[in-house]
Amino acid sequence: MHPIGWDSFGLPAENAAIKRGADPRAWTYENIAQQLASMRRYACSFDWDRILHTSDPEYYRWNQWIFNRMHERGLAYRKPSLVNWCPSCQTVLANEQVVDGLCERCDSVVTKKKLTQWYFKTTDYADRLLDDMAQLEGKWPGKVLTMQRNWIGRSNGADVVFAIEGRAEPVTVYTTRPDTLYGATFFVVAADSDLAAELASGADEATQAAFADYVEAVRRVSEIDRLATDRPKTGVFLNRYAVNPVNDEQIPIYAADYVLPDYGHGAIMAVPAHDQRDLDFAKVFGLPVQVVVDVRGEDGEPLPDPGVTFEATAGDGVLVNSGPLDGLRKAEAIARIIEILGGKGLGKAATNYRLRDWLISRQRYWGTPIPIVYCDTCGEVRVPDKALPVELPPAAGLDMQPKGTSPLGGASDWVRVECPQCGGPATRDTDTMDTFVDSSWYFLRYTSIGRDDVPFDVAEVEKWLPVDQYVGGVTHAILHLLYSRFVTKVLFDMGMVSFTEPFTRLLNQGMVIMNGSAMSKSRGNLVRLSDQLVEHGVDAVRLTLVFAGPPEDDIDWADVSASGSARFLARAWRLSGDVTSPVGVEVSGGDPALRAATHRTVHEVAGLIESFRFNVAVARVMELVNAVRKVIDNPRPDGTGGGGDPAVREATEAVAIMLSLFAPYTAEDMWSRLGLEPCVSLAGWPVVDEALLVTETVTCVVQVAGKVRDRIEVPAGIGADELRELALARPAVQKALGEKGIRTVVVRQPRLVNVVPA
RNA sequence: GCCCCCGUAGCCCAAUGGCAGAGGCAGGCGCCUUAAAAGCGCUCCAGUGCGGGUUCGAGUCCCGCCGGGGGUACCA
Repeated sequence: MHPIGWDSFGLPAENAAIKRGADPRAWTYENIAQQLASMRRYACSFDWDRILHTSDPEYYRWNQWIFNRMHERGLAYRKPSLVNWCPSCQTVLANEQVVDGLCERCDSVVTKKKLTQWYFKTTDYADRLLDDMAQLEGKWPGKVLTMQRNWIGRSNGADVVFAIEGRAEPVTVYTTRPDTLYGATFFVVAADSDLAAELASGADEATQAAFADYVEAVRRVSEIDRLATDRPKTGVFLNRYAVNPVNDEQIPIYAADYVLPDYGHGAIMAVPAHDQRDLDFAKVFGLPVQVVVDVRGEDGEPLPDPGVTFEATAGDGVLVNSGPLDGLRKAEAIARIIEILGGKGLGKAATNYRLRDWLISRQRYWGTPIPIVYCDTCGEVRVPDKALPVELPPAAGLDMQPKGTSPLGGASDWVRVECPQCGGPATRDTDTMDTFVDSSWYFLRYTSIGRDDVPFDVAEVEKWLPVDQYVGGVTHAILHLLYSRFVTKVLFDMGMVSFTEPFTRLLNQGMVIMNGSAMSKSRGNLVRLSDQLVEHGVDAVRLTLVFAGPPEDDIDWADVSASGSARFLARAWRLSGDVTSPVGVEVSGGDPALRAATHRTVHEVAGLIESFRFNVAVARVMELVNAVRKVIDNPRPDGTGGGGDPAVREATEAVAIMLSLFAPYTAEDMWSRLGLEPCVSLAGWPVVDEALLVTETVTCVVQVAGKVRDRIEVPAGIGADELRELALARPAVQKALGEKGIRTVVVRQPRLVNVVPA
């Protein structure tokens, strides 16, 4: 199955439509029609009966259906949170869509906004998303696996409970280094957390004012600046104290922006001696540095005091100044302190993740409506499955300009509905779903195009999936691939699919670039493939793309030659006109060398194609074409060779079949000129005669001290002893050895002998 | 800063630890042609980024550099 579809909802389509004053729907489908025509020109062999567009109501109703299932399971929920906001797109973004502090789509600087939004609970699946990657090891690019692992960012440590002076409730912090608890000299809460605000409100007026100023300053810092690690540490003392649970020491509480509100508990114990960030902060505020781990350098000498050097010692070592932990190494100390704290109810082992829940609401028009209505009496109510799809209202009459709230809010007739539960007045959710929801399960839908009773036929999915070979750009290393893996696992838990990973093997294909950089309209370095097509033909362009290099590499169009490809195709094509033997001629009498070359090539090319080494496969076919040409042009007196040699027909037919994968038009024409029918694409792969793969004699290289001194033609099945004797008897070997004796002789029959002199 | 990948001929790229070159592009010479193009034939071109190590033998494995690309970076 080789289906094709359009992930046709989303911002690019909507923004382009707004720019042109067009209806996003009309604009999108016109573009799809153009792209489809273009794909057909390129002779893409998709299964044109399995097409889908994610912006079709027949498709997106099932997004809503999946949303409902998530909602039933508590995997879709709303919460107020500080979210990523793109001021240009005027919508929220998922964490994954913020790249270096910039909007993934438009490169605007992302800001923060407190909003109540819909989330999918990806964090519930963090462990499985991480651990199931074992199935993908060796089948996905290691790079992608590493990126996903880092993104999920699991860390092991402990929760530790600190009492707060003047506050009834203690505060829990997460740390990966509970062993350094005795070295905690201050306490930091995230400046933009509720906890910080509360702690500040209990302080004196001057502190409150200072805190308010600081929070305001933090808000103004853009996401880009906040991410700069070399930024000096800032913060404000809250004039409050926490109590270290192991020694009852009072430590001052600061609010700072280097602690994040939504990781761990939004508060930390600061151990400046053994954490560089804490040390940087301590330096700015003149806070004490207490060494509790004796960390040694490579030379075994103790590393210098961090309090002096301001270089934190973060490594392993023996605990000191730490009461019951003294003398233990890091790992032992961690286990021991967790035990001690656990006994007092003041701490326990804990795991944390960098991964956040998936924010799926978007304040935009061109997407899947969220199937929820809000009722004054019933609250948040799911639109029943039988009432799906909740179709998008027509764009006509709506204000499509991004303004921070969904354009759907303007469709008053659409917004006002009856509550599905009580029949009372209710309003629809006016946000639409992130388009990554659309693409997170589309591969399942391909098995069941046209079904209007289920999102997909479970039996068909069982038959076809998981996807054997997925191909996509590395740009989706985290986004699409993580979301698809998540949704697949949810569907697995629902009993709808029997596998936990959607894509068995993954290939990251490269891009076509020009003169070293990505092509772009603004740079004006666009290679117009349509022009190339007119100039050299579809087959030549296709062949150029596969021959240029390994598929995962970028292709610099400046480095390759479509005219060279065209020339090769013409050379191959001419062979078919030079074959004079009839269809079905008995090949056994043909030129044996050419026959061997043909079968060897067919055999090798098959393996190369299966391992995606198309560039090498093409080179092998070129080689064979050259060999056939030689035989055709050199008829021999004994009647072999020339266009009438049956081996020439056999080879040329094989060339046509092999080329049909890359250059279908040329191959079909060759096939027809060879008198064959109906067409090469139905011909099937040539059967390899194993007997022709074995060669009778091979060239054995004879080395003396690793240097090639001679070559011998030997039978392929020659024995080691016989070959050794043969090699040692060679005059060239004797000459190279001279007076020296022989230390040892390495024999790798039948191809190599290496004589090692004494 | 940390992690990963890659450095082979003028260029793109091949080479289960075993003859560094399969294929192509570009260049040169020749044949064909009235001429040119196309085609055909021949040919030039590197010792594999640098320095060590392992091995009978290293482009390939290991260590350290240099260069290029990518990922990631206050996640406690």
